[in-house]
Amino acid sequence: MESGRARPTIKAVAAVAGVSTAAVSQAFNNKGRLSEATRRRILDAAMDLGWSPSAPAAALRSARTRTLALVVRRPTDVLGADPHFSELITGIEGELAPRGYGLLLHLVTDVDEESTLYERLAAEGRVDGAVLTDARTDDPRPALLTRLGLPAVMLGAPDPDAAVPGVGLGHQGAGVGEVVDHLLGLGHRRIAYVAGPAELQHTRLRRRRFEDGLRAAGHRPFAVLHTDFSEGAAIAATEALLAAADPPTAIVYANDSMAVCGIGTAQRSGLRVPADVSVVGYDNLPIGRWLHPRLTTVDQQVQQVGAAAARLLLARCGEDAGDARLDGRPRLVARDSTGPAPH
Amino acid sequence: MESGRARPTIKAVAAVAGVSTAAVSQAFNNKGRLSEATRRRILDAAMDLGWSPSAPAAALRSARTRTLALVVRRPTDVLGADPHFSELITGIEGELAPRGYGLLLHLVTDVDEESTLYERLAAEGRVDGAVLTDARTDDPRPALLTRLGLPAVMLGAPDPDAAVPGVGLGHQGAGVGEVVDHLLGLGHRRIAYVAGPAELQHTRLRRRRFEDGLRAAGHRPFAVLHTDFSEGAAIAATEALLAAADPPTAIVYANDSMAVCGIGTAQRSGLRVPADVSVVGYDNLPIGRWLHPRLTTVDQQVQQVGAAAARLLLARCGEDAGDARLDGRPRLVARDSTGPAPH
DNA sequence: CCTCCTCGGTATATCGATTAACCAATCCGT
DNA sequence: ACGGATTGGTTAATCGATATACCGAGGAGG
Repeated sequence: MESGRARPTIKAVAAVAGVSTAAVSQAFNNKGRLSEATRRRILDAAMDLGWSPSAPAAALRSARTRTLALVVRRPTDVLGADPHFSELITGIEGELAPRGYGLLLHLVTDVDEESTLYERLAAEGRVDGAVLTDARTDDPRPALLTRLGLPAVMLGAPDPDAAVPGVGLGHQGAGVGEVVDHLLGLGHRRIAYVAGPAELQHTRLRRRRFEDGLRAAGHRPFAVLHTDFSEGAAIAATEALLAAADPPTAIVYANDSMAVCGIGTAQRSGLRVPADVSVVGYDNLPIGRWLHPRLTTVDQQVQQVGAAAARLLLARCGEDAGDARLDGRPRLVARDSTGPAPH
Repeated sequence: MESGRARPTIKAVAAVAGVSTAAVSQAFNNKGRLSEATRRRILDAAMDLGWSPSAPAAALRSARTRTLALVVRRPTDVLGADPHFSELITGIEGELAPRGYGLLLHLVTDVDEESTLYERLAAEGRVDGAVLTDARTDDPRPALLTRLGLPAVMLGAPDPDAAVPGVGLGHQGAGVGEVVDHLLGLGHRRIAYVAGPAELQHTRLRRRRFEDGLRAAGHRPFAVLHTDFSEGAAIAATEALLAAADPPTAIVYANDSMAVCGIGTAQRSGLRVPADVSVVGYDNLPIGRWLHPRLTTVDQQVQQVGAAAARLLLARCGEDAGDARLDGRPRLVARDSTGPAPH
């Protein structure tokens, strides 16, 4: 009951190619000095045998696993980061795959669990680096990761003197400026903002952009409400806003999921979107395109951010990863959930 | 510029505990025979030093990586599997984490890429097993994986004589029966089904359930349309159905994303949901709860399926993984997008 | 013609655990 | 009190690659 022949080792390849195992290793790692002819011969032999270097063996000897970690905090019942998730991974994987790197994914529920997880990953030498998501204010993770000697990048505003470089969201909230202009241009003056949890960094950034944008045009926010990204909070915030004596004509939400809740809530209370109230989201989830009305939102190009983060992290792991720069910035996607202000 | 002391090895722990390295290994793997006292002493020493066994070293020697692979096919621009994704991973991770297993995630675009990826993962010895998603008709992967000697489980109908056991969807489509009964009970008689791509296994299963359910009650499907899960196809199918001389009063979609498209399409053409046409989805995506109208759908409990798949795979990897049985079955979640048939 | 360098490789120690084989005490039944 | 288990460990080989040090053969330079 042999389940196929045992996997070939580097020795078999060396034998077939008529060289030493060291030569085989060098051929695969582009190190040492080999003539082009023998390099070819070795590669062909390996191909014939279907051999690839054993990842554990290589990792043990070279102390490099060619694996990166992505830890996602997934608090129960939250409308937040989840959908990014898939796009983010797409962006990251797009950079890892061609270089033969793997992505080790972990889910945790809170920040303590996340920390002990990093400690274990580092102690076990399972990964070469980590992508940190959801930058918080006073985030403990950069210090932890540097203590552990694990290269990392943070998805969030690059903080010049942070222990860990940030990626992509330096212009975070930039799209919110466009949103404000868009709404002002449509004649809206009473504009409310439904924000996320205060401890998330992007919450602060977007909120400030919102307030600054209005102020620059000589207006003031109708209101700014914080939520925990839960369905209930989104609905409650929307109801509170709409119940005001002189309710807002436009509501901007910190993400698309809450915006969808908001549209549903408005519609259920008999209002038309956008005739009575305009709604704007943030994230550009695919679903926004299929809704009625189609959701106006901000595309923050998570996929590119993920790719840039991966490139930066690879570079920090000593890989030659091209340009770590991020191309693209958040941009308004105007669709049907926004329209001229009533009256 | 020392970035902390080098990581401790098993030798250091052995020295501190005053035993041999073999004893340390045994203490961590619950093998061999050690007195409870020394076991404690070793564990304490390890804790003090912050030591965990090096994953690469352990993997090399024991030929077990304690890592499983999940490969997700992510065709561009598809409304399909994506959202499962996050829930599926949650379910899998919930079983892996407590056992110290990791999940290696890869994204591919087509089935060939997926195959060569498995070959590389096997050749490199990077994983102990794999979770296969999206069972297809005449799926080449079970044969491939067995040839590679890589344990695997398939998310899909358990096929008794398949090379790879299936998980969770033996009752796949079971929820569709409930859907049909629900709609019939509401007085609908002209019921259409918008299916997924024919090459996916669950498409066939659900379609059959749909047709059988109607037939059992003495009715016939209004129509069954196949799509490729794209937005365009979902919209086109919906428009075609609604343009019929005597259009259906209810449309059942193979997933929630298409159902949302369908609702949007119907609403844009001036129809009310559910007053003029009822809509049913499949998946129970969170978003369905926030929409207006709230989406009637089928909860197939992807998370439990993921967990069961993980348990089964762990068992096939020689782990003691408890019961691989799946608790829970797909169930109808009746909400507001379905209502009494018009007239 | 001798020396020195470069080219193209090879021999071997090593990464850090696991595991099979082995062994010294202690225990137990008769 | 003695032979055979049992307990509680140890010794040493090994997993499969990588990397450092080394080495022989030509070629160049003087």
